[in-house]
Amino acid sequence: MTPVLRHPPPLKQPIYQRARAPNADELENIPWLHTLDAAERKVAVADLKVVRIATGELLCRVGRPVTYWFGVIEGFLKMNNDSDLGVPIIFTGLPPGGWFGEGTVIKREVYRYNITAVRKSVVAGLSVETFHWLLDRSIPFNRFITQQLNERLGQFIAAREIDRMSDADARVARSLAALFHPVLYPGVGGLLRITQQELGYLIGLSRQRVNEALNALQEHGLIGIEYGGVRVLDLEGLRRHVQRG
DNA sequence: ACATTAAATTCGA
DNA sequence: TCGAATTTAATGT
Repeated sequence: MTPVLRHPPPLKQPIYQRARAPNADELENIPWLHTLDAAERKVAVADLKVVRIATGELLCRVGRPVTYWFGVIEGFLKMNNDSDLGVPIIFTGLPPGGWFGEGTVIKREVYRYNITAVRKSVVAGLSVETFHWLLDRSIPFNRFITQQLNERLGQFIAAREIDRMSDADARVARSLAALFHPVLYPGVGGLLRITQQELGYLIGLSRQRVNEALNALQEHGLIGIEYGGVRVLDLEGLRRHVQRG
């Protein structure tokens, strides 16, 4: 039976044409902004652009020149680098508060990842010029970036470990812990808005198996399952959760 | 795969 | 603009 294809997505206005200035609420959700002094913040705010991204829409593609440093304000994005080889090599979720691409922005290279919205999201962008301007003068900003890079390194190492684990419950637990990482993703705060379907996609398990694993983790009192999301009750416990009882 | 339930959207005043 | 009705999405098994 030939699969029924969904309608092709309507031709979208390019993302940069849909960008607008951020509102106060959105600025609230940009963690590094609060570390800047008044003058720097003014420059940053003037440069920041915000755009709504529909589910499945591509924010940036491998190989395109870098124009912005991006951060998630709302929603959920995924990052992968599977453009030319069939298998995704790294596959990370980006919850609100997560900023990414600093590595490539610093080197003024081309993007090395595809970033797509797992559901409709609001994304902020800071231009490369302003990024470097801040990098050249603000120590708190540099501190944020350094921390970001360091944490990302830890994420990559953790991702390799998770990939090697055979126990599905443990994989789900560790992946949740990674998504909740408070330093890298300060915006999540207790409740992770992600469906079990999305988690399955992210972790590489069926939705059914994710559901089982989540229920097991709930039994252990590590998380609470909610409609359309997961509440993390014991982040340390999740991180340490290695095998089923 | 299917049944159940929550949320989002539509519609009529 | 309110809320009931309908549709869509998420969950649990």
